[in-house]
Amino acid sequence: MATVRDYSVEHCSLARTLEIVGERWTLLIVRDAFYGVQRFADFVAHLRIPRAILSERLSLLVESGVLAKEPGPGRREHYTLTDKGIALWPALRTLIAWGDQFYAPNGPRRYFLHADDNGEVDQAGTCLECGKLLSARDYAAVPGPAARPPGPDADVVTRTLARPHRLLDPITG
Amino acid sequence: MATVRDYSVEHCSLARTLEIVGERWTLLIVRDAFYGVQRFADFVAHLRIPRAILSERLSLLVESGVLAKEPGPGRREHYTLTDKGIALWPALRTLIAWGDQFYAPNGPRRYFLHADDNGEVDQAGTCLECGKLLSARDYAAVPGPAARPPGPDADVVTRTLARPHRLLDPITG
DNA sequence: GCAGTTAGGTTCAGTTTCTGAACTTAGCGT
DNA sequence: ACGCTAAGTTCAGAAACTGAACCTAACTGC
Repeated sequence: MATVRDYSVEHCSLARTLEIVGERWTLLIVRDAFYGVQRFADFVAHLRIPRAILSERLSLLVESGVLAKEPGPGRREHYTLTDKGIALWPALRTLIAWGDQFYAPNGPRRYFLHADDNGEVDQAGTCLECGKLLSARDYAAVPGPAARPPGPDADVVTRTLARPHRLLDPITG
Repeated sequence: MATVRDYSVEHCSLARTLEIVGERWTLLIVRDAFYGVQRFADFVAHLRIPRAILSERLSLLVESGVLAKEPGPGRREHYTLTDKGIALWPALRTLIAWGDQFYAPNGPRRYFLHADDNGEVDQAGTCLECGKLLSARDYAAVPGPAARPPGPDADVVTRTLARPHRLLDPITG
């Protein structure tokens, strides 16, 4: 276990990337980490991912330097994105944008805007309002037209994201 | 078969995207399609992917509108990217860029430059040489510093990519 | 027009991976 | 010490992947 899956295809950079983040669930975990999810139980509750899989994926992500595992009080360790993990934001954003383009007829359920001025951000990561070049921490996830109000028994993450939330701001369960 | 895997996680656009292109091999197939691979046998030879998997993934990609299956002479059908498929280029490019950044200490094995003037291209897709905003068809895949010369028994795709090759230009086996 | 070749699959048995539920373990508050 | 909680581990059944062998519909050469 904890071995990385191997596309023997003469290692191009895409195969390398997919060996790290290409397995089922992995990119969703990373996305949740951008939302600010840090704790095991919160990943489980939000993604409804089997605990065994989450455990294995988190280990792989830590091992490959995308996440860091930091001890908390007691067993409450938390997982946070490293710089290498944060560097995945452009890739995540373009994948999300493709889904928005083709699978969100009523508009996206979530916008990613410049947290400071609510400006839209172009593909290069430049805020159309203020012209600044943004990094992941400058974005806010904001409910879009297709967002649905969270049910009464929704998990913390869903409830937190029902209102604008700056990326990488910890969501505490 | 041909059912799409389901992340029941309240369908955000990333989950939707991953349901289409998130399975093992799928993005490598799409990348090869950008290189100009169109035929079943060429995908098999270049990716060394099991034929059963390739068959299933191609069906899924056609079904979801990323590829189109076009009849050729006899059984030589070819698969080509649709506009929806071509729209995946920015996502593919950012994923490749991440791999280049962290897993290519001696430089990438492949650059993606503006085919007309060999200019580098920024994250937004603007050529730094001529300033034009490029689409996938304007790029050329060019061997980088870490490229290795193809062996004598290399497949057509590897041999074709050993010299600059414009994206989406068909590679004929 | 028939035999051989080629391309694009399908089938199948063995292996790996995923899933969901139940169980374990370590620290914390009282 | 007692139970609670958070973070895993274990396990059996289901699904997906793998590699090799097989199949079949066009073409090709004769």
